[in-house]
Amino acid sequence: MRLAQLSKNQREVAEAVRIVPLKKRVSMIAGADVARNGKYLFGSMAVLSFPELLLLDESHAEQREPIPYVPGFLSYRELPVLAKAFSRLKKKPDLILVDGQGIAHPRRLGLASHLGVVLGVPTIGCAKSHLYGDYEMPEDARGSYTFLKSKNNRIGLVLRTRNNVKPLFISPGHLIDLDGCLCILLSVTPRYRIPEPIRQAHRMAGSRARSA
DNA sequence: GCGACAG
DNA sequence: ATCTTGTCGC
Repeated sequence: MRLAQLSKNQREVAEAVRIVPLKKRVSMIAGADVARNGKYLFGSMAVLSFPELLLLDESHAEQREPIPYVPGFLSYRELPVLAKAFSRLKKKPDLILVDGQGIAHPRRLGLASHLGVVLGVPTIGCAKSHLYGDYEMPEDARGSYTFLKSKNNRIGLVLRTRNNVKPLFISPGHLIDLDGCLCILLSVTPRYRIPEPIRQAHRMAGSRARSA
């Protein structure tokens, strides 16, 4: 599979991405993450109540890695195992927090956006580092943020979730907008740098990958 | 040609 | 992503 072909596919799928205000009231938020062990990928989803953040459900899946990691094409590697994990959830979340970018992507189709379109569920991309877009570093205090921009458009946020700790790169995935992301993020990040739903999914995927 | 480059 | 103990700071 050539990257030029995948790029074309990304541009097509990206046309289905909808950046609009959240519709439903949110009562369940899932975190999604993938861990690796050799040639296998382990995907986990943790569903937490909102705003209480208590674990309500979890699901897991594993599969051989489709393609190696290539910056800009992460979804073709991690989306399959996450979609499989999602199908195994008993409780379907109102929103999914994904470890990666949303529309803050060269072709507006980061993992969170791609997963959102495929599942038809609202998603937010929560990346630990920068991939795409221009920005200024936000102040050091938790809650401080600046905008991620592309051609004079605001495509995401660079948000400090803890004092004096590297900021997160947040961008809408699908069926949500910037205000929605901002409204949700700090509430799901009460103690650590990483949003609680993603932290839990990260630990689940990691432990399963290690014991395989 | 050079630098940047989610996980 | 992953390899990994102690250590600095609130």
